[in-house]
Amino acid sequence: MPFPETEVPGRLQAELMSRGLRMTRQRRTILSVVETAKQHLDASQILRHARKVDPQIDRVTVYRTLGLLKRHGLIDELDLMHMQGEKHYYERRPQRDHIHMACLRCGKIIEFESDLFDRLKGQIQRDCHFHIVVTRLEVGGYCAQCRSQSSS
Amino acid sequence: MPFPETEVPGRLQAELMSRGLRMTRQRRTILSVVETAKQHLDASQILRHARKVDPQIDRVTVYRTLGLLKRHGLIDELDLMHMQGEKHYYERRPQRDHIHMACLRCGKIIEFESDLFDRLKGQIQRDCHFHIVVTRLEVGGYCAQCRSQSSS
DNA sequence: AACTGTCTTGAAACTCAGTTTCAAGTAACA
DNA sequence: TGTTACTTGAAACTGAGTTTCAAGACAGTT
Repeated sequence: MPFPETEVPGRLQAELMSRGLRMTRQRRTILSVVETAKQHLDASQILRHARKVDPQIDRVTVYRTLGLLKRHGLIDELDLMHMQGEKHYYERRPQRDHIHMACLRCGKIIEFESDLFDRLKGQIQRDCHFHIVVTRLEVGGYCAQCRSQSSS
Repeated sequence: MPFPETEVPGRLQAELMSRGLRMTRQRRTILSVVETAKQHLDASQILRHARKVDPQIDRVTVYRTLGLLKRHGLIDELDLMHMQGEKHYYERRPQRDHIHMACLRCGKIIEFESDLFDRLKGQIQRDCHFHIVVTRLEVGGYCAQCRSQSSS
């Protein structure tokens, strides 16, 4: 992910173990794939990466592990404006929420943190008496490069 | 939808026709279902409603018409935090964007307009030189009622 | 009002992401 | 080392959405 990774590797594993969850070879592999990903991966990409380490790992195990991480709030599920099919993408839950911008022309994903976004979440909690567990702000449009290019 | 509908019925149809698109019996039916919906409907619910008027209408026609409306920016597609399966929900594109809050306990969907949200979009366009076409802000959490109830 | 070209429809078959089931395997604890 | 409950893999399944293509129909023209 574009944002600097200040977290120690193995953080997801430590989190799951501190919650009393069983640590298997397959889970360790999948967690490390998610943790070291350089971009947003979908389930089948995570499977592919995991199989480089452990070739007989199955896709159900990937789905089950992603479900586990989601339920524990350790990863976030993204749609990225469903630009190609209906698959979901995953990223480790960041310290601070950010916005995902998807360029409808080149497909690039830009991440953006904003005080206004933090304040908006505060307003929602206060004005609506709504306890926020997870937020997802996705924006589709055209990035600076694509705007300045006339064609191709 | 909770927000007051100040638009005239038939607006979607007029919009499509003004764009030179062919108006068929099936499209008219589907447009009126979307336009008069009292809550967010998914494709199969739209099909069910449309079949009350035109029993031999097919689900592919619903999907194709929803695709058409999306491409023309006349409706927005929502995930509503994928609370039940991976289906999508639709609503006529409003004059002013709003936030969808989904209660993870009772399933209620709350809509909320906010100046801060409008300002955030302005900031994104300015600071990131990103031309926004569509936004989707979905929030999952617990609504006021569910928070105040201790159980069930 | 009939003609005609193009767009739209319906039905079936298909794709793809994700889930369920259940027997076999294994982590963690005694 | 043994036990037990949890996890895994493989196959079958589900459900949303798409593709294909022949038949149908909208809308402009004569």
